[in-house]
Amino acid sequence: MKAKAKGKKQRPTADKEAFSEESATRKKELVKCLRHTERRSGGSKESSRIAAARAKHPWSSKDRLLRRLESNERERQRMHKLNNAFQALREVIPHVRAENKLSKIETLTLAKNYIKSLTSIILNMSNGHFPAAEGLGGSWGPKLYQHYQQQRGDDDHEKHSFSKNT
DNA sequence: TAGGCCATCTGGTCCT
DNA sequence: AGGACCAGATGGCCTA
Repeated sequence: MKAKAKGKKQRPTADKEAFSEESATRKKELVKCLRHTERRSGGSKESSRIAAARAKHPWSSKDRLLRRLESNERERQRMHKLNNAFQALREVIPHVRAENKLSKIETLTLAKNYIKSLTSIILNMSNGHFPAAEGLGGSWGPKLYQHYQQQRGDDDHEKHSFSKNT
């Protein structure tokens, strides 16, 4: 695998500092995506599908465009949140290449292995009795689940306070 | 230059 | 009805 140096595609994001520049860039993006749409709707099968979609939502082209842009923005935000979650995961799983960013697939694979390792360590320490590993039954299960939920709650709180601060 | 990884756009589907 | 989620397509950047 390779390390991703900086300078990746710097697409406009929800970054507030670059807001004025952003709208100009957005227009370029729009032109680009309209071309993209034209390309996509080139095939007859594709155009009939799009025609059906438009019949379902009979908005004016201006309205449609506006909704599309809003939808794109939401999708971008959603993907940013997903990427933040990946970053948070990278930070908690131990790995050797500290200076190089792990790819998403590497992150997921390492996380899975890490969880398995921790589980087996706990199993060893508890003489093979780890009810939670067999489901949420037994005495450990509810406690672990409670702890996990607590962690989730903390994460949510952090996330919200973060979005407020930014 | 090929291939991997990624961000973004887009339309469909599901959920609230 | 509208937003969230998803998967496919596309194109840019980077490394071997």
